[in-house]
Amino acid sequence: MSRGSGGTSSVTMRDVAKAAGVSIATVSHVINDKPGARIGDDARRRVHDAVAELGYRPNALAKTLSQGGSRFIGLVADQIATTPFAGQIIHGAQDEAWRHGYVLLVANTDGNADAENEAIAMMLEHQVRGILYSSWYHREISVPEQLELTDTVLVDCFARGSGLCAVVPDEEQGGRAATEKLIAAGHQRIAFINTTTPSPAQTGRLAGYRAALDAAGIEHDPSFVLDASPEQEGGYGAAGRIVESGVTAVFCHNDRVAMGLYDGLREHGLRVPDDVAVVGFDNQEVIAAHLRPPLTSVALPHYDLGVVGVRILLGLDTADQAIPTLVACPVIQRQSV
Amino acid sequence: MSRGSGGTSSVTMRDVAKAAGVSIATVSHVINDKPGARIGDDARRRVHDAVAELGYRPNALAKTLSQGGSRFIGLVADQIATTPFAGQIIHGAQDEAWRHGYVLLVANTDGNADAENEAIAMMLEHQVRGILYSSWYHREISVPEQLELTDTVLVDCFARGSGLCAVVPDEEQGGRAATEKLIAAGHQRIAFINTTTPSPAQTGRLAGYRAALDAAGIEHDPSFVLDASPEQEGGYGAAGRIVESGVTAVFCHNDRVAMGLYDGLREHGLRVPDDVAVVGFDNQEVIAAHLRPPLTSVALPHYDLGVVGVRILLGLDTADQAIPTLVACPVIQRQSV
DNA sequence: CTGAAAGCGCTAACAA
DNA sequence: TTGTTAGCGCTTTCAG
Repeated sequence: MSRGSGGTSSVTMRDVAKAAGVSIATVSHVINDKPGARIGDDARRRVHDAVAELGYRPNALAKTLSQGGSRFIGLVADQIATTPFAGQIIHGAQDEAWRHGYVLLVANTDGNADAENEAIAMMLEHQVRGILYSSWYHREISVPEQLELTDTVLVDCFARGSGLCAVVPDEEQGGRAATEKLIAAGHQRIAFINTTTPSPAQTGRLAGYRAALDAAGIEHDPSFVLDASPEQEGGYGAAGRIVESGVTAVFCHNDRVAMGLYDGLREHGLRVPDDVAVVGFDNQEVIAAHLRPPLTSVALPHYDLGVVGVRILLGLDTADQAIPTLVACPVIQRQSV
Repeated sequence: MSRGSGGTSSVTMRDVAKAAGVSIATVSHVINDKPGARIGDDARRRVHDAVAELGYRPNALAKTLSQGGSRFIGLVADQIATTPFAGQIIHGAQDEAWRHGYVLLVANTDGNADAENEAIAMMLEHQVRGILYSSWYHREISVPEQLELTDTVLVDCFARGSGLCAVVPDEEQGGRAATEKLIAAGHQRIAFINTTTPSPAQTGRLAGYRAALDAAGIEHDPSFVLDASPEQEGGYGAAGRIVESGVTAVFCHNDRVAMGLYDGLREHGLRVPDDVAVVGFDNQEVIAAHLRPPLTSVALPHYDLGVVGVRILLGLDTADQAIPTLVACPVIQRQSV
């Protein structure tokens, strides 16, 4: 701790007014640089001096109370601890909110409905301008009722028919970009290890894979599309089938699968990227950047999801309530292709 | 968005009072269950009914204004995006804050001094009860001046002579626990791959390693302590030296090093844990849980750092200002030992 | 048991 | 150009 004034910064506008020998209204005017009010240079200077001397700091809460609308934006997240993903959403949301004079109120709910309701209630009581409701992975959710009580935008999740705007990653474009990267490197026999978990990622990335193949005039070989659990184990287990299939490149549903695949491939005596090129998805730094060779991967735009979420909430960007707003997933090039 | 009342929830205490046919003070009393005030059962019920019917929601900001101290705790973080670590600090801080009726105001500064000052200023203006100043990895920092203006506790960092309380992981205990785990498994020839980066982790974990050896009466072999860059590459590069040293177990400075070591060991034809046992540090889920075999690792208690930080800030726990409060690092057992 | 009134720190007309 | 005044929504004495 420290000298801690403990909260209320004690020195108020009235103190400043007194010290500067002006009225409290004048202080308000010069502090906020009110356009309408013309203040004498002299008074203005005295106020500034007093502010500096007293260490005056406006009370944002009081300001909010008298002005009406608050400067808070609530962000409720189901998971902020497990992965860096949610952290990036917070980061993006916070940066953008800040840029517009807003402050983030964060709540973690662990996916627990009670915590969620409590969190939303608390935000409502703090008069948030609106709420960003986020998930740490892209999926369809059902919206807590309370959310209807304020402006809400869904981040990295969506709820059909809820009438709420949603911002999600463009899985299809990402899958397509990954595949195109492989095609551009000269590959024609390209496998896709998809996840066994039903999700927008599952269908979207597959669609993107197919679209890229179509666009390049490459025939689909259904045996090139495998399913595996979306983890290291899945990728490792798929290695045998990959080798048999005779492909020269594989697009993995995510980086963890790619990591497992690396291991499996190595055991089969194959080298990346010489024998088989690999592209991952998620761009999990800790994995992708440090595998040998470093893994080319498609990044999920979590930071941007946060940014766009705030922009939509604030009405800075317009969004369709019927269909989620898509944010592009960029390819991060490393050495596995 | 939605039906969005857009912020001010419009229905106020006065409305409730009117609807219930009582005075505004009475409403306040029943809503807050004020002990001193005895309210007639009848009036009480009418108020509750009115609240329910009107969907009244107290305005936390107004309450704060009139009561004095606010219910905010500020958390300024240098990085919330890069790793899950900061996310866990936020999570722990949020849970504990919540438990005591506080709400977290989060700001990310990217280590940028301007952003930092702006963040702190904003928090001060919001009358935060205090500020948690956190780093995403354990280190000594210099404290921004502004922090002196309020109660502050340092989380996962410290500043000697600042007079501020700090909460950090107990690196030494962690290093010791890791080594003991290896000793308990019957190992005597135990290497430690330390980082080349000066830090509390570097000295603390080494001290713990030595302490464990001492306690077990195992002689130190200086050649068993290696240095490597704290990443996969470092661990991979150290494999050769490990093999030559003839140790049967190695404690790695972190999980990434262990991951690299796994690869190097495999290339030398050695298997984990049969030929050499490995323990990591950091317990980075995405790595540790999914290597083959899964890696036993020491966890950094980020969640608890957040919790304890809040407790100290709120005066629930007492802490020494001179020396950082240590939080234990638990061993997470998997299959690499 | 309940209500009237003052005040938290600030803003915003409206006077002067 | 500046000061007065009335709130913002709520808590809190202090009367009735």
